[in-house]
Amino acid sequence: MPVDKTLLSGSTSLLILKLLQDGDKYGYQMIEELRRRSDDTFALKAGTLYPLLHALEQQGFITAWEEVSDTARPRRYYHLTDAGAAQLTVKEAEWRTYAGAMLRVLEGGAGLA
Amino acid sequence: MPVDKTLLSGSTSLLILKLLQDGDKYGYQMIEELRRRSDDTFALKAGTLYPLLHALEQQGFITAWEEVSDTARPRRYYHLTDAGAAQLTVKEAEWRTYAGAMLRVLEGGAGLA
DNA sequence: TATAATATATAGATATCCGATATATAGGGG
DNA sequence: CCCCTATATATCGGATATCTATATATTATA
Repeated sequence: MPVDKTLLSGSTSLLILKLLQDGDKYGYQMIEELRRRSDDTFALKAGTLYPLLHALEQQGFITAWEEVSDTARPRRYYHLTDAGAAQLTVKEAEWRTYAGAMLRVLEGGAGLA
Repeated sequence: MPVDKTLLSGSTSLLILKLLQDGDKYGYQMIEELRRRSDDTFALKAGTLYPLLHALEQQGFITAWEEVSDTARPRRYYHLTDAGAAQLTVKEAEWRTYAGAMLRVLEGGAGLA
């Protein structure tokens, strides 16, 4: 089941970069895979994803290439750049820091010095 | 060190409710305690906290009482209501669902069926 | 032939948080 | 004595991120 969407704020780009670590993917595919991998917790909307992909491309974290086919409408595949991989490392560490601090507040009572 | 502030989006009210679970607190105190408990990861700003406290009060999740003192300026203490405690349970479960899904995406590779 | 699924795109609305600013008091340093 | 910092609360405007709605186009299904 999906959670409060605002929880995803800031971590969406991390999720996208992470997906691309496993290989080139196109937008629609990312939405599907994200939903599958997260057991329907992440239901990323197209209106969120595509602008985000354009932004990541402009920042140099991903590059795009077009796949033309006779049987389907063209797909824009995205590829993780070296800069994107570096950004992924940073963002992932940042998220783990955040989640760790969150858990400390949730678990830890008042007095831990 | 603080993390990307957008990561906190949506979880701030959870943090506040959680702090009040340990007893009544006033705004400034929450900022300090949150910073301490999270090892400076959460640096909640006054401009974020006070409007949020008013909203939580309006929603019936917390109530406020004034502490008048001769030696210091008055403090507004906040108290967690039963509805607030229930909301805390919901929000905490929601966050754990989110974090769990996030970890599955980060850890789990592509093929997990 | 109509409907759903695939596939990408953009504009407008909404939510959340921060920065700046304001007010007020107490205490320490110059 | 005055200024600066810390304590303490408050509000407004702006930035950012996401969603909703809408648009377009193709393929598969009913």
